[in-house]
Amino acid sequence: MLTIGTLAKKTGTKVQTIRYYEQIGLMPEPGRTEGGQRRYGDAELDRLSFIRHSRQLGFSLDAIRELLDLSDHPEKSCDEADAIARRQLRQVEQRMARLKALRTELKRMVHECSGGRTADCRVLEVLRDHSECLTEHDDIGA
Amino acid sequence: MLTIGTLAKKTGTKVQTIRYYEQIGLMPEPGRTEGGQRRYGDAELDRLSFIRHSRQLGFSLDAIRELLDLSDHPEKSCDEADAIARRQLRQVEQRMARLKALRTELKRMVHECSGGRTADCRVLEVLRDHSECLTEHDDIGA
DNA sequence: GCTTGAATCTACAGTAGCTAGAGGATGTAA
DNA sequence: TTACATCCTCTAGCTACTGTAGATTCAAGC
Repeated sequence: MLTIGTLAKKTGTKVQTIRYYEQIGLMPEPGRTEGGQRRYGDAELDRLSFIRHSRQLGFSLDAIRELLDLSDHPEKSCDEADAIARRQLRQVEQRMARLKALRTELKRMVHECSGGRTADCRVLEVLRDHSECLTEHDDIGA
Repeated sequence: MLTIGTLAKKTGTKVQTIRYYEQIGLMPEPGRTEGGQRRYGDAELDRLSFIRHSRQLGFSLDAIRELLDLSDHPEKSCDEADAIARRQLRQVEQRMARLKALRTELKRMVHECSGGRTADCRVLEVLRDHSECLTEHDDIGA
């Protein structure tokens, strides 16, 4: 039986985060000691590892909820899990493309900085001037 | 004189967002009509454009605050603005490297999916198994 | 001058995914 | 038994917005 702290260490999660996952129903309510402290078993360790690994791959908590549900029903078709993963892959690729454009513009800004007074600063000038900008108007999203 | 709605359209910002920027002190309190509606001039248009462009490049509101401050003092040295931009560039590069690793793993997951039952699903299996994972334990950050 | 309808106002709540702190109870080793 | 790390609940805070409710204002058309 693991305390919440041990579980936290084993999975690289903060204690608060585990309680948060319980609160939103992503982790089940565990057993308790007489004094009311949580005690976890291997099933919970596996589940939390799954969650954390998925988070590291950028899946949203909602997506993880779906994946966990699929994982709980081995007789279901694999298609859904595959679709979720593909969606995630598309998102990652979109973000990469976006970051690439940002990097280009940032590099341009930085390399052209003369090192003088801010009055002549290329960094600020580029930020002021939208016209030679590659990025679109909407969807700032991280 | 521009209404808040016109300013919003011109800069690709939501009206609420402009009011939010005012609330946190990023935009100045504008003049008002007798009835209490906000009216903006060109200075505000420029400032908001600067903010939005910076946001599109991924700068945090705090960083933008610094940049605006520098921009307001043309006699200051350019070094600081350059440092902020370089910091941002580093962040973008880190994120890209991270996304690249994620993409690799996601691709592996997706390509190996057999299309059968979830019991044999590679996607779920990979998420369950942390051992062959490239990503580190901490810093999930977007 | 009057009406209509779009735009604006304030204030507050909600989003994701946690994180931090207060103030008190519990568990365990010496 | 005592010390002290860890645990408990509850609440508030973070970033950067977004959405809603209900009331008011503005500008155009008649």
